[in-house]
Amino acid sequence: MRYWLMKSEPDEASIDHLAQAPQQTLPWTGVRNYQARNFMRDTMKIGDGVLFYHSSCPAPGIAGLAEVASTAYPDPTQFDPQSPYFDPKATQQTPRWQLVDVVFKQKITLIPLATLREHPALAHMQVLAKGNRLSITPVTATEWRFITGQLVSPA
DNA sequence: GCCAACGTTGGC
DNA sequence: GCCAACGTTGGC
Repeated sequence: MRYWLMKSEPDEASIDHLAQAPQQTLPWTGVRNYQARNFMRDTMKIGDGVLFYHSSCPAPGIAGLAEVASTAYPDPTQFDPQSPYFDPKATQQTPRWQLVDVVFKQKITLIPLATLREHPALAHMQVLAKGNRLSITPVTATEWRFITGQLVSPA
């Protein structure tokens, strides 16, 4: 059982979109970074905890809780010429990009990025590291317990 | 819109 | 394999 922080631009896929999706589940499309892909492909397991983070928006921060809901499978958008995530170098036989499904657990009162930075217990969170741009980062069990125990309140 | 930081590409 | 140039991320 591991824990993750997954960034999403709320314009594209917010915690509300996830809550309203069929089965409250969405495929995590569009990851085009090898490190993030490898986390999904090699390390994620069904049931892993997910901090759902809103990025590139007026109020960045953790907006909800979710769970990994599938093992990895090829991201269909890589094959779709109409998709912004189309990858001409990917083929059905040799896909490049993988994704997992994510299922909604809970919407919470936004924990702003600035609040995360305030807490010494979270000083080493990978997502807070200077220059971090990874859209999927591991969260330690200690960080998870601190956040869900001390910072989470229902929306 | 700015810009720091990072990942990827491609020439050599 | 090196590394400069370029594109992207993401907070502010």
